[in-house]
Amino acid sequence: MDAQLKRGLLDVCVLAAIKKEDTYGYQIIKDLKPYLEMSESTLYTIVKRLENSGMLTVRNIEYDGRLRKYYHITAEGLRRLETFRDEWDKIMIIYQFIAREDKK
Amino acid sequence: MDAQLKRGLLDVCVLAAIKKEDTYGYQIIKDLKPYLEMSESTLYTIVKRLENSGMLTVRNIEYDGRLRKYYHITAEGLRRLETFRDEWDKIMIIYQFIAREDKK
DNA sequence: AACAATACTTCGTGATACGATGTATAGTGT
DNA sequence: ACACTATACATCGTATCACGAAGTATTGTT
Repeated sequence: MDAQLKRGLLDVCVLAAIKKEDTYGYQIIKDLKPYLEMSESTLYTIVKRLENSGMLTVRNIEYDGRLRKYYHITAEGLRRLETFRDEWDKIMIIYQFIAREDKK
Repeated sequence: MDAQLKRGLLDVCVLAAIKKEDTYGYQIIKDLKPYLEMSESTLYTIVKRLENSGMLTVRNIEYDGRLRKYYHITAEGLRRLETFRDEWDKIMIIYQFIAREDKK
């Protein structure tokens, strides 16, 4: 998929993935795979950014000898998802403009 | 509008703007204004990039003492627009995922 | 005479996705 | 026993990119 087009979706995809239930990095990547693929380095930079901006909180959990960082969406994060939905109307209008068939 | 979300649309918006008829930079910005705003520096970097990748061709025209660079979309540019349309299905599926209401 | 509009250009910067690489453990195959 | 794959997170460097700022030059307006 087009790299630029992905950009605006990555953050919100991660938020949407943790919205249903608290989950961890590796799992998020697998859950999102059917929709869009992202590398580990990308995912971890994103969650770090989302944490810094208060969209999610992190909890360290020891699972089977391995560390897991469980992410939990905040009220701020939920608002971010709502904003995204609201903005989608504008996106669709732009899409209509791009995809229109001009009858000359 | 969200900066990241814009990114994937800018290139194709410019292509869509010149698709109907050959036009020039300043005019493109005005035509796109109802859909999305972009600065001149942004527009000119984009057309330069589109030119380098063979999506459009440029023609210098002297108009009323002022220089105008008219842009013309190429077959490659038209294909780019088709690809974008094709990719939109994937985008919509991702949107559905993000905007879905999870009934727990 | 000053300012806004038209029209294009160049420079520097900050944001960002991602490949490459690394650490560490558990499980599977041969 | 050894190799490999999967799980899980971390860090570094790089390339791409949008955009503000500032500049050049002409025409039209106040």
